[in-house]
Amino acid sequence: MRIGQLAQLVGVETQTIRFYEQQGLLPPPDRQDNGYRVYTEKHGEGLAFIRRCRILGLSLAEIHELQSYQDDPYQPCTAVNALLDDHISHVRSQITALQTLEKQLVSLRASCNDDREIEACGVLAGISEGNMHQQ
Amino acid sequence: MRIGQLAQLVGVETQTIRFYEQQGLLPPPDRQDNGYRVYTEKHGEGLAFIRRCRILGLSLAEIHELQSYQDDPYQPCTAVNALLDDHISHVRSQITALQTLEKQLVSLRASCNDDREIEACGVLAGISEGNMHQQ
DNA sequence: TAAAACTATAAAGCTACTATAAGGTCAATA
DNA sequence: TATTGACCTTATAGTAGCTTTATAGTTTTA
Repeated sequence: MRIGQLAQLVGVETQTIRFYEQQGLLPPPDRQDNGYRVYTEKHGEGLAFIRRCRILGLSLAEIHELQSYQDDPYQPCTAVNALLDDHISHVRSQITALQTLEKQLVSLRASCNDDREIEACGVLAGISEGNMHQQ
Repeated sequence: MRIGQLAQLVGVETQTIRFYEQQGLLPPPDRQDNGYRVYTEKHGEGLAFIRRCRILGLSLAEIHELQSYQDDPYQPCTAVNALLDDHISHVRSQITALQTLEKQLVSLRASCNDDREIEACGVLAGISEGNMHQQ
């Protein structure tokens, strides 16, 4: 399988595949005589794994960590679970931060309407005065 | 006021101030004979405005837009309100995306415990098999 | 006087790609 | 056969919003 086929199979751009190889997330494949990369099903599985991790919001460094665990199949998987727990708490703190932010934005927005001039704009005044009373 | 004092006043690093100047968000201040930047209170207010916008999650481009409105005080402020409305809906969609993600992560985490070996790890299996059933 | 603390510029690094440039390879067509 | 088009190669730059590093000049302090 050449790079374009693999890309289409997994739904990624070819540059992304080369990028993952360069970052050490995908093993360098064999090459044809003309230098073209030749991929196997294994590569397809590896690439799909990476993409699913990315969809779950894991960083490339975290994916690299998971891969290193996979290379050691008889170790306990506590580290994998810990990595996921960390990621979950990270996502949760992002959510609460954004919810706080949303409240601030909505209250700021409520301080103005469209019938004013810039000079009297409640939104701009609110930002300028800095009454954002955050924690 | 020199750059270090301004930085301490607003709670930013000096490089950040130079960066904002370079990006056209802060007007270039006067210079001493030795080349040192000299700031006024106006600069302090401008910098504080930028920081509050950043805390509200606005991009530098959006801040630039707000500044251009401020330079035109007798225009109606509909554009300001529209910018904020856009930003609010952006934040909201981020929140719902993260909430969906959290559910996926929690259910993935529930598929494993710490008493297994990597080989039997429910988390890794879950990612590999790709049963992430997202829309 | 010499070190510490401050300032200056320019350039690279960070994340996870995406885009662009310049070129080599291959199969099919005119 | 020449050439077109689709594919492949590498290398480099761009994205956002800074942060870090390098190198050097200036001011303050001990």
